[in-house]
Amino acid sequence: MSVSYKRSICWVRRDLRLFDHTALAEATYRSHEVFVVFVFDPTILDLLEDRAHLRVSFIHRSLQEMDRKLREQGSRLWVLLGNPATVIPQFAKEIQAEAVFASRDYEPFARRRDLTVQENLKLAGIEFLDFKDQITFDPHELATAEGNPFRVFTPFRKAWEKLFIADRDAAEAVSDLNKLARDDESIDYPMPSLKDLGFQEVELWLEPGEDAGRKRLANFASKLADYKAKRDFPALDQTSTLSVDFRFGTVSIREAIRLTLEHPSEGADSWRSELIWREFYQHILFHYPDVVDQTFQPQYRDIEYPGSKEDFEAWSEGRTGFPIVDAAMRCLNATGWMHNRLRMVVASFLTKDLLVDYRWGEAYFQRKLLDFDLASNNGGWQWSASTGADPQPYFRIFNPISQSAKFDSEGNFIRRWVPELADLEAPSIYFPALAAEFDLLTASVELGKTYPHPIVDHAIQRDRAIALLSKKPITES
DNA sequence: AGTTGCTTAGC
DNA sequence: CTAAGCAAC
Repeated sequence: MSVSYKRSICWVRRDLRLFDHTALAEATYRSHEVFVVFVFDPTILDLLEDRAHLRVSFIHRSLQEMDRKLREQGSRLWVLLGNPATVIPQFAKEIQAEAVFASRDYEPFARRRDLTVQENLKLAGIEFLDFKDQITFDPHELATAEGNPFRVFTPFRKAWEKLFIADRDAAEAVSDLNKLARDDESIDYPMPSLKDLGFQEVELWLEPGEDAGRKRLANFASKLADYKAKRDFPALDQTSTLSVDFRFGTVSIREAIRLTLEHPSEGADSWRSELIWREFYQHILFHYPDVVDQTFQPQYRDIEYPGSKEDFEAWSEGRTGFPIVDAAMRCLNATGWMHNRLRMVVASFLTKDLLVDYRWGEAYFQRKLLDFDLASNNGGWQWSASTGADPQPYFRIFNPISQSAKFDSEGNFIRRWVPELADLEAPSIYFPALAAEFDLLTASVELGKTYPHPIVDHAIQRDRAIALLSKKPITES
């Protein structure tokens, strides 16, 4: 029988939902009264340059929904402003809470923050309990036969599946909503507006909040069977777009895993494998937090990337002269989202064609992506740069033109985001620089005027990339 | 989660 | 001459 607390706090962070929430379920079972609390941390907010920030808007609107749903239960959400290391213990003392419940976070910054919060709570005799919520297995639950962390994806996935079949570890966490604290005017912390926080409301291309997220999941169920066959074609819009919900916890990862079991198919297996990639990178980040600043593979740590600021800017603004790259970057800039196939294409282009340090691209995605997640973003970029855990081999370089032909054969995705090329037919639209003069003329494309000349020669840059990355001996202590 | 260039089979 | 197969990057 677990300890019972009179009052406790469920501190939500990147788990912005009420359904299937492990920490909330645990809190309501082990306490008589639970206060659901969120903290806006100015030290994080101040780092964000863009005051019309997608993720801040998403969080804020998701919190408003949580507050509304909690009020339907006679409770509310308490939103604090300040350094969690100070305001969580302060609030806990104010309401005389005996414990703080939270979902475990695996990012280095979050781990340090939670340790400090835990220490400060301890000084006041308050417990801090964190629970596995955002991944299926915690980093210590999966290890190689030698007891080391997995560094290669396929053995990781096999171990994950084996343990999953043994444990069926995706049960729904049910909360006892009767235990939610009554809305009490004497403990008033009004929800700050976006303006109070120094931000503007932003139009989001997808609806924030738990209800919208679970609707996305339900809609995706009908696409699951075809996922394997269709996922790679950006113009088809057949991916789940649930990365956003896993980032903010508006959908439970367990609910997603359960969906793949309820609708078994090759597509379901393929999508679950993508979810396991996500967990793989969470584990990598936990076990090797240095990947935040440096390459996972030690032989690439002192590489000097010759790429220029000018080329990086052309890439980021979508004017490289390679239509699939430009379409993808303009889509990112306009919506805060990019199809996974295109994330690989543009990352390969930046690191292998432009020979720019992958960290520049990683930082750019961090700024722009609505679904930005440190573990997945770093993992994806290091995969593309060939510097990561189980990376793309350095000699396996995407050709942006053949990627267009394979995955956007009609050119429809390009047409959607690079309207100045809309009248070009495939295959000319893959690479106008090599299109027949007549085709360009009839499509009113003037290279260097209406659409840029290619900023590099792929064949030459490919050789340079292989030369740059093959020099180093592959030795490890 | 690829691309390239060379070899060879088939017409 | 083209397509398919294969090794190397």
